[in-house]
Amino acid sequence: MVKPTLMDVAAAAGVSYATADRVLNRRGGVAEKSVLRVLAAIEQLGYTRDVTAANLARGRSYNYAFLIPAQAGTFFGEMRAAVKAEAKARASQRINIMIEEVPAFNSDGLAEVLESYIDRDLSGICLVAIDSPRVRKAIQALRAKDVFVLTLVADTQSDSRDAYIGLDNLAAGRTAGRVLSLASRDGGVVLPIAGSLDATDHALRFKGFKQAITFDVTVLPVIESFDRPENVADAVRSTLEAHPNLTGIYSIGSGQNGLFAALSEVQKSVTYQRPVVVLHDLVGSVRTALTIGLVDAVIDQKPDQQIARALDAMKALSDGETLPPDFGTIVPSLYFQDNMPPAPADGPEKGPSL
Amino acid sequence: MVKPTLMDVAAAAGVSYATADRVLNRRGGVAEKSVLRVLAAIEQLGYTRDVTAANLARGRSYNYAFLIPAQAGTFFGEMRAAVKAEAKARASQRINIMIEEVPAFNSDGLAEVLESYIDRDLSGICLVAIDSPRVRKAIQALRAKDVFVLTLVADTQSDSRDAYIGLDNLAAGRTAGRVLSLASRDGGVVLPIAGSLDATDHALRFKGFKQAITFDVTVLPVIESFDRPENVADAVRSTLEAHPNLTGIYSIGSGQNGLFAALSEVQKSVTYQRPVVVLHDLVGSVRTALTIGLVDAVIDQKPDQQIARALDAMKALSDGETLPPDFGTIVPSLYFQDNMPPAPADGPEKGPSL
DNA sequence: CATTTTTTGATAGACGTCTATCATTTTGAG
DNA sequence: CTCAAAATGATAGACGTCTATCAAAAAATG
Repeated sequence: MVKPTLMDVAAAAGVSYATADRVLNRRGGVAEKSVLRVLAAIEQLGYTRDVTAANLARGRSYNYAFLIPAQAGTFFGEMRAAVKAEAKARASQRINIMIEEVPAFNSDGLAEVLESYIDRDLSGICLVAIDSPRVRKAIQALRAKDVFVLTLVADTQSDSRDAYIGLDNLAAGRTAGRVLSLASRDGGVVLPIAGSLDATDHALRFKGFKQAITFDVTVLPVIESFDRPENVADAVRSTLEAHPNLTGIYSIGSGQNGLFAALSEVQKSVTYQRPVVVLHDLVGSVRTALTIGLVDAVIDQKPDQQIARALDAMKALSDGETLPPDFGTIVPSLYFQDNMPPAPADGPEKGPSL
Repeated sequence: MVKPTLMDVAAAAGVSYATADRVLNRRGGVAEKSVLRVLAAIEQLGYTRDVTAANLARGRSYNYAFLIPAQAGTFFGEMRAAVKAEAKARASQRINIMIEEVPAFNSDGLAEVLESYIDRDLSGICLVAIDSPRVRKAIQALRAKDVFVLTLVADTQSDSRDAYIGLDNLAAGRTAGRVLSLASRDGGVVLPIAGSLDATDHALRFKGFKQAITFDVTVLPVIESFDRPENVADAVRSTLEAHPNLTGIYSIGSGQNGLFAALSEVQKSVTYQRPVVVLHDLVGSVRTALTIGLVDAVIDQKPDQQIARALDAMKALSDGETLPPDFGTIVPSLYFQDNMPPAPADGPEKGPSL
């Protein structure tokens, strides 16, 4: 009942360990019939290689790097924390993870860091892509050196990386639309605020949003805030003035502080019911706003899950597996005050025990 | 830059490998000052034990068992599939997982299976608890043999098992209440249907539901269906007759087919807007109902995540770690048509390659 | 049949750790 | 200082696999 070893396989196949090993590791120079017998034995015994022992013998360890934009207090902050947590958790399994801060919104800065990684002994690298010729070239150079390249959150051209892990933005937008439609069942007016529709993620969210809006709900023209809090606040204020009957707001991008400011003004004057507010990413201030009921629903892209998924993907690729088609698709989560996950804490402590 | 080994630690501490080992594994018989030097070296080098090598040397493997109720086509079916998937994925890491079917709703049947596991060499066992003296006794017997016992989905007394992994039912109910409140903003009438309020999970969901309902929404008396489809169908039909203005239905338990039957009748007669329907567990027929728009929102308890969590918990316990307080709490997920996760498929194939 | 080529067997040393044993050194008590 | 007790060092064999090497056997070639 114990797990069979390659020795057992060899014995069952009636060959030597060496031959079984040659088959398993495709070293060649084995007669057809022996190959078959070994494979049959593997099949019959249900043998699976003990990967940990194999890695030990090979002296192999997995080195991965994560390039996370330096942008404090945002979604990327959570992401960094998640990477750190995973790094700690997997340290004892021969998985080494490096975290590097890269300047935000700066393709040359990103490219520079990428280029600096070309000669480190890496198995995989994970980055939030900013498309530019230089970045693309750096990625190609890495892949040419057998480094797996995954994009996270933001993608490049799909043929220039090995996988993309990121939110299904269309689904996210549709979810937002669904919530606001439900909340405006007898007709209503809703306001979408995006950062910029030139950003593909925002554009996709907006598209999904419109898809899910039911016919009797009016969607006001989308406002582009360029993620500046003042712009968001102004937009909300002036819209509320023009449409006192506003039933919903969908904040597609960032600049949430402006949103909160404008909303708390409304909350004080109780003359009308405040619109239902849906926004993105359950981070710091958003969490607070949801808790105190300043906003109603948050669509989250689960940074921790994305990191875990990315690592699983890189490990699988390193082990020569292929990823299922939509492995990287992150389904948006919808959180109310009521089903908010606990704020991320540090993982379980462990001493150097047993 | 390579990962330090215990040899390196010993060298840095100026002691022999044997002494370093004695400290690391708490074998005793080491002078205080040596202990300190070794610990300092561990700290300074950032040494972490290579657990895989340690397990290899110890000949240790983790044997876990999952007892899943035999109930085809339900939530537990998904759960079984998830266990199978995890079993495959972790087979190469010295983790062996056995799945056993146990009769549903049968405490003696469960106890019998538990008793039969007393002499197998297990590190942990995971079960959907049905409380009974015999079951409790069997659990105690297992724990006395250093088997970790986790309850899944349904709990026993909290002091008689090592951890409970399960849905936060109160949060689930609140989430449902929130959705129906949102959808009934200008007042409305909602109907809760439970299986039985004697079941703690249903009672908790109902409690949370009432908490989250806003003041201007009327909650009809809860109907207990005992999870029989006919009862559910009858309840829905008669309530719709009595309250043509019904705005929402919350189906707390099972018997969903009756719900679907009654709803599709309503859908045909388009005289009024059908109530918003919230129910539990994204399985088979529920998935279909959500896709075609027969129901609006599904609260899911993520069986796959529960299994993964349970395994992580058992592994952590086996490794002598302690679990953070609410490690087992599963936050309910809310799915609309728009953010439904893909149906569970089989994991990535891998040959006996490299 | 002799010779080359292909296939197989046997085995050693490594990977990082565990466990155990035995010898040696250091320490503390009397 | 003596002697026992405590602490330390050195080392070997194991875990399951990888890689490499050398010799032996089997098969194919002429």
